[in-house]
Amino acid sequence: MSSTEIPGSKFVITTPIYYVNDVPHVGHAYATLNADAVARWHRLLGDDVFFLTGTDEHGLKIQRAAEDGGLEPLEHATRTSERFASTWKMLNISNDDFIRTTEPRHHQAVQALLQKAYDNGYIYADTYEGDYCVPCEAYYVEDDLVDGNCPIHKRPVEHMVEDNYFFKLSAFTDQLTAWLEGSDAEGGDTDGSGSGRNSIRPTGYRNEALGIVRQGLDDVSITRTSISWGVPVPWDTDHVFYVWYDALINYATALGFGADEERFDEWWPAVHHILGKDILRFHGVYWPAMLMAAGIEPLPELHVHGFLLLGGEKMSKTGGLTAITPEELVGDFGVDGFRYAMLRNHSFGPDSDFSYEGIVEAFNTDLANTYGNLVSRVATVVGKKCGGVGPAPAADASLSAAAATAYAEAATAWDSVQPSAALDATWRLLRETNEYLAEMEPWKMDPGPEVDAVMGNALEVIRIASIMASPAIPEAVEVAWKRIGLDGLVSEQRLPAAAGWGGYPGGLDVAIGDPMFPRFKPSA
RNA sequence: GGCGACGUAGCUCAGUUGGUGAGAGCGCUCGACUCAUAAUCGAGAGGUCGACAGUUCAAAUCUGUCCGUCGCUACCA
Repeated sequence: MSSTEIPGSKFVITTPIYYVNDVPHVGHAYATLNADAVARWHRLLGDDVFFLTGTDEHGLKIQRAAEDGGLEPLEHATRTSERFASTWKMLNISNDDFIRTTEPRHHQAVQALLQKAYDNGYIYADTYEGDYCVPCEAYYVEDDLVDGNCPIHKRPVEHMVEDNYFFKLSAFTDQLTAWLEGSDAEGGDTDGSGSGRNSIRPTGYRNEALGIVRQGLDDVSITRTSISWGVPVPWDTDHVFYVWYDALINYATALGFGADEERFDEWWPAVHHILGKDILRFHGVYWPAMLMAAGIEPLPELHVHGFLLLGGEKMSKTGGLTAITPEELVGDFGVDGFRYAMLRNHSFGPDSDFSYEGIVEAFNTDLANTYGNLVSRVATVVGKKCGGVGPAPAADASLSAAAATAYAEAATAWDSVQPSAALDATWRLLRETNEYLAEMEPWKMDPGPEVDAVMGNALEVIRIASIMASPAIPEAVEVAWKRIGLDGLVSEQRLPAAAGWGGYPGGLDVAIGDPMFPRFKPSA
């Protein structure tokens, strides 16, 4: 997002809607956690946030999977959809809505949006004939086939002839190029004056989308007659929309498209999509073109992340993606431990290595040793030297400058959807505080103003850093908040004011509690 | 095949528009401290920034070639 966001403004963030063909795994969790953390940060800024996630439930794959299991498609979809919903609940995901593409509101919105595109002349009827792979739900040309089989599934394709409706994607080449080139990157909206919304970030992915457009866009088939498990085409009910073109529209559905235009118009300009690089083509090319065809502006901002790798390979290829579940990791590290490790260990954008050891390291180093231990040692010293009452920070503390720097860096990072960088800045502040304590050695001082100033400063950092860390570890920071005697909730704090030095009032009871994050020792 | 990404200390990674002696965390060695969750703090060892060539007063940072790894190529984050 650009720096044009002003406090109190609308902010919409979405995850992809997950296909119910697959059960929730760490890859889904990764995308959803990033969106959640960004949503939480914007709530702290006082923005009016709408955070959307959900499930994608149509298509032949689902229809057949349901049949195989002896279920109705909706029943099958509901079961998996509920697993996603419960996984997000377990991970403390703060979504404001959970959309299912099988809901009436979505069917309505899909029909309304594509009817507009149809009315605008961007959808036409034609016949499609070709070799179709059912699991892929895609046609293949002969060159793509391997020994007559689908190159992905290694199984025979089925020859099919279909009357399809086509979307005139080719008509949007210039507009898409303009959108992609006109955004951000070098020399875009650098002054924050307003007009500049970015198209796709990080910019490498923007270039990739540009490359797709430059390679030439063919019109795409967007309907099927061979199946019934989908959204009916309003002007020709023998057809249903192909699952992707129905799925993308969920983002519009949830904001009231076709049902509550006032609400839609109010929220739509603030949309930010989180997505993985594998679906860049759909979000960075097809979706914007569909919006153009329906006359919807402006286009959303896209934030594209890479893959979690296992031993250098995509987790879904190694089988590692489903071998280790979010439930297991939460069992070992707690909700916040898992959340923190996922956000801290993987910079948003590039592919990055996922490992259990990496989670252990993030948990022990950052949560147990740096943050948790700081809270413990400060509480103990306040107990011994300040009678258990937390003093106010000193006005001229050296730490105040460090806190201001850390906040500025973290704010910038959160604003550009870089949770790992934001947490890095936050933890640097905590480490500086540990250094500060080692230097001041308050435990050697006699009770008095000097000790009070040192401990007040340390408490103040705990207060500020807890707010800054809250998008990642929302439960733990509330514990720390209460322990240092503060009222209310971290989530009720409003930035940037709450990050200002001097917010810890002093005179509060500081409690010595159990370690917040007991060091994790891998069981033998 | 086409398009793209990546290759920086043992490990995982940062390194805006090319410019002070190349960084962080972890791990390792040594030391300090003992308020704290065997934690914390300090010092140190360790890299010809994949290779080669080029542009430049100056390149990890730009260009080209090559090597290696990986991804996408109509639908698994």
